[in-house]
Amino acid sequence: MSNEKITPRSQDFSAWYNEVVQRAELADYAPVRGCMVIRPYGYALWENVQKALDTRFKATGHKNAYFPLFIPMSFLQKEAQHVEGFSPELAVVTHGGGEELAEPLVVRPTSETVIGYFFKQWIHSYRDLPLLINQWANVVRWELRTRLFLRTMEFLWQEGHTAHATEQEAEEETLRMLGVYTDFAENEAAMPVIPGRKSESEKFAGALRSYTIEAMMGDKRALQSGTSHNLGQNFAKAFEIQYLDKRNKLQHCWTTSWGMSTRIIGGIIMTHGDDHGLILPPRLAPVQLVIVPIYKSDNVDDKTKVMETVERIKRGLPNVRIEVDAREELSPGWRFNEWELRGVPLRMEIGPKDLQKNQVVLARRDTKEKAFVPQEQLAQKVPVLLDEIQKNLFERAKKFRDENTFELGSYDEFKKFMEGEGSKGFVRAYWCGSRECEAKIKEETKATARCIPFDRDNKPGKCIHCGKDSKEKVIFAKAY
RNA sequence: CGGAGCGUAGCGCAGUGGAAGCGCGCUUGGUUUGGGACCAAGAGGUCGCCGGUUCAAAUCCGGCCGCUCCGACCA
Repeated sequence: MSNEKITPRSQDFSAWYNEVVQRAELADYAPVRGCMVIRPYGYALWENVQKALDTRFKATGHKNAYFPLFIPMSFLQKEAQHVEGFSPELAVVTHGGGEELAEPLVVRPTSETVIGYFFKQWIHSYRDLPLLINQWANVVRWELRTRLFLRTMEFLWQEGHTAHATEQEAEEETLRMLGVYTDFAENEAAMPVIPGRKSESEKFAGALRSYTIEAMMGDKRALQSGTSHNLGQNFAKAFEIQYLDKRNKLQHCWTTSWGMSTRIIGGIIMTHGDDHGLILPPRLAPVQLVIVPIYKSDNVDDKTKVMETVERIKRGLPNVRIEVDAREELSPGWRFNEWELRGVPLRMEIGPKDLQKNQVVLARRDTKEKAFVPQEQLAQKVPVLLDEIQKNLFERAKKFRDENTFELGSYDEFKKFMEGEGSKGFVRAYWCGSRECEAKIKEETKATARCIPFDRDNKPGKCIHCGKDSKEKVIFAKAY
């Protein structure tokens, strides 16, 4: 581990991100280009993400299952838009057991097709509906430009797949799960997000409508943090997912799919981190409180007393994820810096001086404030502080986003705003809805229509690009 | 996949044709410990890979691979 300071965010956000990911031991580069190793600390974070999401999926009636990694190429080809959208990024297996395969196998880029195949077999009657399935899996998309967590060729995610009797039920499900993502992002990851609908050109390949939650990162770029799709009857028709309704009439189902991936970890890093490194939201942090005992190792008396107190404090906080860093070969200062780099929300320092006063030092990672706290108050105070940190992270990220979201009067202003390498933030602007205007804006400014937010005034206006009447206000931004 | 930059010890780097180095980290011993401690002795390298030029290549030439950034494409 290098002793050097990390690159400041303001100097080079990308370099900062890469250094934080590796030095906080979240992930490493794999020998294969574009792939990554998720290290134990990063994986523990992912496991907490999984727990928080999985609980919500179960609470909304979904059941977990697992579908195969390999999908026959012909499955992908059954839905025209789907194959068109995904074919450039498919990994295809052509050989197995030393023989060329009769039909190439696709390594799943997503599982709509193979799950559709099974939905056809499992659904016969309206009584089988709704069918609510989720799977936790890895998927592969052949990416040309990769970044740890944000875009890797293989990534971990969950993909929900559901089938419904009516369009309305499918739409409700699609929005319900977007709501789950919003709730997760804001209340667990402390990431304020803008839920909304994707434009036609940004929607999922094969979907009727796509919804997204968009978040603003520390460099003011947008990150698509979760998506939910109403697939209409496209996949139901391609895979003949049909049911007999109450009047004994054969109907195609309406299906949905929705996903959140390890990319969210990148989002957490880029939303909260600072020049000292990572800052993890307490609810997801693998370690919520790190205790750094301080003593001279040759003073056995001090050492014993400090460690006894540490153990007692630990026992008094059974619901807090605690790590005790008693490495004697490292100075306290070194350990402070290390756990700050790794984003632990709360640090406790405890040494001989504290023992005399029956206190400890508590240091918050988010504000860097230090305070003396009587030991008998810890059981009450630590959970409160963790909640406060959780809340503060959300509030300050929200403030940052709102302060960097603008409404601009003219396209000239818009163009000027988007000029240059970096991003200056989000722009809320009217857009007529045409593919041409969207493409032009992208071409001329590098900004894309991130989403059409649900939360918007419905006053009509004029398209920022062509000036035509428009009802829809859109978030434009440069995105990851 | 196009443009640019970079590949030398775990990390950061120096080394422009003639003995592979520095700082940090690592190991051992000792002294230390409230914001990245100190002393001493050690370990650690096919200089990204392959080929070429040369008496001699980390260094020059060609090809390839990887990483980073910028574009085109995407969770």
